[in-house]
Amino acid sequence: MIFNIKYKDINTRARITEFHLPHGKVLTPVFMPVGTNGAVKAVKHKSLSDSGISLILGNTYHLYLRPGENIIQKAGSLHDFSSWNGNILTDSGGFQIFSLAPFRKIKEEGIYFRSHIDGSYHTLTPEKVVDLQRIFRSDILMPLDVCTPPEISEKEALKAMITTHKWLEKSKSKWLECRDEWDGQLFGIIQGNFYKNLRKESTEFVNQLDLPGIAIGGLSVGESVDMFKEYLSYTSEILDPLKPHYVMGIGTPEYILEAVENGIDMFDCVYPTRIARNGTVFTREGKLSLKKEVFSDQFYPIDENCSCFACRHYTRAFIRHLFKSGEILGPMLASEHNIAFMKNFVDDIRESIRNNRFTDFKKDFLNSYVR
RNA sequence: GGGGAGGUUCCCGAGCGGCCAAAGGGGGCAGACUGUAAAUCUGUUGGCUUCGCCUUCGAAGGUUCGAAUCCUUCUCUCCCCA
Repeated sequence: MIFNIKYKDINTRARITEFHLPHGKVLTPVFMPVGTNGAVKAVKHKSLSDSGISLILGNTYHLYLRPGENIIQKAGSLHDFSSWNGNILTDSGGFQIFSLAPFRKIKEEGIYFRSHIDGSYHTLTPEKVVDLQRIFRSDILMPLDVCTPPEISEKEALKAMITTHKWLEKSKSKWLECRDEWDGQLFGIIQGNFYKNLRKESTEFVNQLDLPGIAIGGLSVGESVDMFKEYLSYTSEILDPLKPHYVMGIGTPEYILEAVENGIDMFDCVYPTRIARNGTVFTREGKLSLKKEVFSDQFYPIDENCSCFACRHYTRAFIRHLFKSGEILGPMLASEHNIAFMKNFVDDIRESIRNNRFTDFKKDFLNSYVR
C-alpha cells in the first residue's frame, strides 16, 4: 500500500497522511462512519459521498451472521452488494466478542459463540475472519482480536494479549496466502489492556509484523477520560511512525483531537450516528439535544455554517418536531448532519496541521465547545 | 320518554371499604449513548416547610374508626328501545 506522510505538525505528533486503497485515496486524519451491516444507519450512500466520506466500516461478525458470506460472494463483493463505491474497512468481530460476552467462549483456536439473532452455534477463527473479509473484498481488513474491559487482572490481560498476538500471526499468514486475489490491506491490532508493560509489548509485537497499518484496540471500553488519554499517549508514542495509525472506537470531538495530537490518523465510532438517532447533534458550540423543549421555536438551522442537507433545508424547531413525532426523517437528518460535522471537523484539523497551528485549533475548539 | 353502561391524576386505562397520591400504557420533562444485539435505554411526572402534612378519583351530601371504592340526589357522556 502506498502510504505518504504529507505534513507533520511542528509542536505535536499530529500529521497529515495519504494512502491509496482499491476504492480511492484517503487523506488523514480521517473519521470513518460505522455501517455495521453495510449501511450507515439511517444514511444513504449518496449523503455520505456528498459529505466527502471516502471510507466506511462494515462488520465481519454481523455480516457473517446475516446475510452470510455466500450472499455477499454471489453479489460479487460487499461493495457490489451494498452499492457503495467508496472504501470499506471491515472490523473483525473482536469487539463483538467483547460486547456480546454472554454468548461466547474464547479458546486458543478461535471463538465459539451463539448467534445473537437465532441462538445458533458458530465458530470464528482468525483464518476464517480473514477469509470472510477476502470474500467481502474489504479494502482494509481487521484481524480477530480479544478486546478486554478495564479493571481485569494483569494475568487476564496478558492471556488476552497473547491470544491476540497468536491470532494476528495466523491472520497475517492467511492474508499473505490470498493477496493475489485482491488488494485489501490487513492492519494489526494492539491490545494489552491498561497495563503499560503489556501495551509496550503488544505495540512492539505489532510493529515488527510490518503490516500495512496499526490499530490501537482496547481503548474507549469504559475507562475514564484520563486513563484513555494516558494509554493513548503512551501507546501512540511507540508506534511505528511510518504506518497509518488507527484508534478503534472513538469518538467525540474531544477524543479525536486528543488522538490527532498523538499522531493518530484514523478513527471510527458509532457515537455520532447513534446520538443522532437519539436526537443529539454536534455543533461547534457543543452538543444539542434536539428533543429538549428549548428548541421548539428555534426557526433556524442546527448550525448556520454547516452546508449539509439538514442545515440547508430544515430548522431546529422542525427537526425537534420530527423527533417528538417519531418521524423517521428526524434521525436521518440528524445523522447526516453529524457525519457532515465530523467530516468538516477533520477537514479543519487537517487544514490547521498544514498551517502548523493545530495546537491553537485544538485550544480554540475546546474553548467554544461546551461540554 | 323507557332501559342499560359509564364519568379515576395531562390523555387512555386498572382499581371497587384500609397495604392508594392511586397498577400499566401514552404524552411531557430530564439524563445517558465512544471498533452498533441501540430510530435505544434510564430517571421523573399533584403540592409543600418531604421519615410528615395538605389537595386529588364528575358535583353535593350521607354511612363508616376509615371511602376512588357503599348510599342519596344532581350533572354529564355513550348504547338500545320509543
